[in-house]
Amino acid sequence: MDSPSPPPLQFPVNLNSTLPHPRNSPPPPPPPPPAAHRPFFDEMNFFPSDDKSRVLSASHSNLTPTKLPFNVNTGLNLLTTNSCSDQSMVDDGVSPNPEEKRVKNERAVLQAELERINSENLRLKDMLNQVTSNYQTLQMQFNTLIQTQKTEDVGDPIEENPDGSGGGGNNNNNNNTNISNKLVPRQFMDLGLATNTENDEASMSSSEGRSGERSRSPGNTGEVASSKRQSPDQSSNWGSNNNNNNNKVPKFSSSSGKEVDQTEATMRKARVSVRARSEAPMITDGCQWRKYGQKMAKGNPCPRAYYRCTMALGCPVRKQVQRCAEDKTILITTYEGNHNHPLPPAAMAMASTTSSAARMLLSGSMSSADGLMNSNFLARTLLPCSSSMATISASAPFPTVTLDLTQTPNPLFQRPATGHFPIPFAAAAPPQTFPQIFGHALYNQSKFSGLQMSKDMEAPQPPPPPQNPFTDTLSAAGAAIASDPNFIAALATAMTSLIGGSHHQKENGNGNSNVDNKTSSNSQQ
DNA sequence: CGTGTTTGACCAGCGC
DNA sequence: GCGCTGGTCAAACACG
Repeated sequence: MDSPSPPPLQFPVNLNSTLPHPRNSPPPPPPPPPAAHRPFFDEMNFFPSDDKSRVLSASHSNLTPTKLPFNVNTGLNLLTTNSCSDQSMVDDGVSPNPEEKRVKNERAVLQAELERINSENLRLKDMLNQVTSNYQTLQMQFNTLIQTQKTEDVGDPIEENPDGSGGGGNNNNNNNTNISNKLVPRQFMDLGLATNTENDEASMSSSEGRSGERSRSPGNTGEVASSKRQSPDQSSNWGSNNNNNNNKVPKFSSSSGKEVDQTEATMRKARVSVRARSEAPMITDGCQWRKYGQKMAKGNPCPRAYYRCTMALGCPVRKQVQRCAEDKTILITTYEGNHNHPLPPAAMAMASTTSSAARMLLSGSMSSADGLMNSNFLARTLLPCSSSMATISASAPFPTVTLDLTQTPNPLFQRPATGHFPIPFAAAAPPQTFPQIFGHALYNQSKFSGLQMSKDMEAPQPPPPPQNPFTDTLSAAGAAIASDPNFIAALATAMTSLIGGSHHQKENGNGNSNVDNKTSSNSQQ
């Protein structure tokens, strides 16, 4: 059953930049970043918060370095303005009036300061240019790689499928029911565009907003039902990534006219799983969760807890928390859905990370008519590495990205089960790489706490991936790359908080609201 | 008393 | 059609 897992395709993601410029880009988030949690940003946060948006937009549009320094100069201009009368200082070298002399001294000081700032400004400009050129280089490489993959994948759609049994249905179509050994490809293809999640939220909030309302009507079942079908193995994906997958993909018959609907439903189902070592019942993610269920999952002695976000009424985000069967110190938290409300800074990092990952998954899949290709694209874009910290689950009925934070210290835990493609945040890779993978989502993300999905209907957002061809995804990814510093920052923060959180959660009470504490205290078992 | 958790029951999809 | 499983509901319960 278990098809031999394909060689891990890995996303080299390096949180420790190897670029010439060690400094990371300024943090993105609208709200002032909690410096305490973001050591990464502090270093290079030269720009005021509102400048960041400019940085972002600049990066979206071919990142013109010249625009950035502009902001820096603003300050200088102010100084310059002040020293407009400097000439007078030069004019007469001596002033009989002590007061005047003092003023001149001050001016001299200011001028010196001005020069210093100017030079720094130049230095920053240089840095920016260098970063920009690096970015462009990477983007070119990325595009080249993509094109290469594209050609390859088109010719070899199901190459990932070891047993080839499913080869027949090489597209999304047909693969649905028979997916036992089919891998990633299929999964991706059925995914909808992340950016559209709006639909989900709308539907979910209406149907699930209040528990009482949960409709059992067919209409709703469509949505819910689609999520329901998880093969037993899937539990492994959620909980203990164990293995094998006989994945049964929920009915994604793309061949029918319902394709779109199902796609939407699937979109919602994109999941991001975070594995982290923690003795606490839950990892700190800054959100408020309410536990609505707990079950024993097959293949794992540890119960799986179900939580839904309670930070806003009708927020469709849910998460499952379960300890890894093989190593109970590992806590596996799987997120699903996108928040429909602003998030507190504390929640931003994780939310951004997960939603970005999910949306990247979705957008990647959607952007191409041939999901298989996309899957391969995603999988293969990852360069082979040794350690896997993130995986794209091919086995799960729903596309799942797994961020494995347990391997930071020592990579020993489960290699992604069959069907998982490891996405290592290899230290050797440039930081841009990760964003390339997950960046697409970022594009919209900045608009709302990083999680808010765009209301497509109301706001015609730039990248409507759903309809975009593959190339659009690429360009979107490119754009994302430009803005990726945010993503990196968010990711780094998330990881930092996670890693740190695993050690401190007990004291922190998860850093969440009391709800979390309560939840944690009771949720397990 | 309000809020959140627990837990048994229910539902739906899939395999046999 | 039955059984299994994942996911969710909702009444009962616990807690502050």
